[in-house]
Amino acid sequence: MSVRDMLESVIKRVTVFKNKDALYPEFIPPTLPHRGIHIKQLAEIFKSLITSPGSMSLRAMLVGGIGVGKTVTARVFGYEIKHLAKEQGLDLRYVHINCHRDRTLYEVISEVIRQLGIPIPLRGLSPREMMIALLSYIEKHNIYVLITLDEFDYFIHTAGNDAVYFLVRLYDEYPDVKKRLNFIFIARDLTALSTLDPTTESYILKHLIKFEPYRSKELYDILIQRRDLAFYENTVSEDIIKFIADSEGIDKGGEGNARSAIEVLLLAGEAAEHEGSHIVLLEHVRKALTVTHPDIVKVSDELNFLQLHELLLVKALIRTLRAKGTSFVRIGEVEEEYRYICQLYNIKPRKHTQIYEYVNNLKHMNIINAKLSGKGLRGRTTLLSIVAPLDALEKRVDELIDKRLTTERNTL
DNA sequence: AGGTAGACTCGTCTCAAATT
DNA sequence: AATTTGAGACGAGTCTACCT
Repeated sequence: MSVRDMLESVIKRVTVFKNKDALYPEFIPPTLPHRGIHIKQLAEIFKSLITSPGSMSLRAMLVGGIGVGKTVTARVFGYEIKHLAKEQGLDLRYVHINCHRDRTLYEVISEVIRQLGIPIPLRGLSPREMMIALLSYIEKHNIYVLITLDEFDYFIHTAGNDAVYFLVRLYDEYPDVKKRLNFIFIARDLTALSTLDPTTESYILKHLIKFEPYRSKELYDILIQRRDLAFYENTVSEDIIKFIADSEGIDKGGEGNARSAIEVLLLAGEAAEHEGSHIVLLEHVRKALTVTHPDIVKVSDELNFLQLHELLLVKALIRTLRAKGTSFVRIGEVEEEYRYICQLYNIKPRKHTQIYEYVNNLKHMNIINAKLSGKGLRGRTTLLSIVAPLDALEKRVDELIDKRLTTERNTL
């Protein structure tokens, strides 16, 4: 293949992406599925910012794990309230600071000033002096500011108690001045706060909003939204989205992390593109999952400890999954395939009860996923799936089956 | 450890009666 | 005539008790 050919093949390659940006972590979606209450709570806390601006300095604390929508909620809220204020003739600015990057008091304040575009020299002033300059500037120009301190834990750690105290109790010294700075703090958990002195802590915790990990149903809605934004129509089916949502949802054993769910969708799309496929297939998702969740690789280790019949069952599951091309297959189908495979190997198949035991075992070892059928299926059944890439897994399973069979013959 | 039988449970499916 | 509703059929795991 000539260089030219290679270039062409890359350029002309079919793409499934309409707008990849919608899958990057920085992307701010137009709406926030399942975060409505949090926005409402924020609105409740900050409403006097609009109704009686300057009467008090408002603060809220957002707490939750990774990828549960804290940052994006703050951003969207900031954007909206800024525009709402504007309609009221109020100059309210929103500033988002990532304390992971700016983790000292000096860095935070200068970043605030920079983002506001205020002409204050950033060098040669102490944080305190900068703050005073900032306050007098916004007083002069009648500006209000909502500052989000994202990853506040870092700030607490490196900047320490005094810095937090300074920020939080800023207005204590000047009770009569208009309160123009308002804060949203974002942290993963509240442990970092315990290093603060109790009064400062209670000051911050006045308004606490908790973010719970996403359930798979919620992730589904989020992923559908992103899919519609990022992919061409009919390139990613609902089944695919469901599969990702189920493997990441907190209620299905995942982490409830939307960020990684979206990343899986991105990587799956890239895998499809890489293979020149015009649609995203389950196999692409499985590949993506192994990249984002290296612990899946661990699964292949655990295979070593399985008994022969469990291996055969895994193989049966792999084959039915592949034959069906769906994310889940019914236990009955797998059992049938299992019996067929046993026949091939000339082994006596185990009966139903035992199969059921195996399935439970495999489930507990996290080698396969199992869930009870809900709506849409006649009767009650257990649906089985595998997260790991099928091809690689089957190869491994085959090896192990052969090994078991030979050792068994030798012992006989 | 593996198997059998049978009762149990749940949720969909079907179809017809009831309702609008 | 069209839609809604609900009882019972039915499918398919699940559980239990007991056997080999």
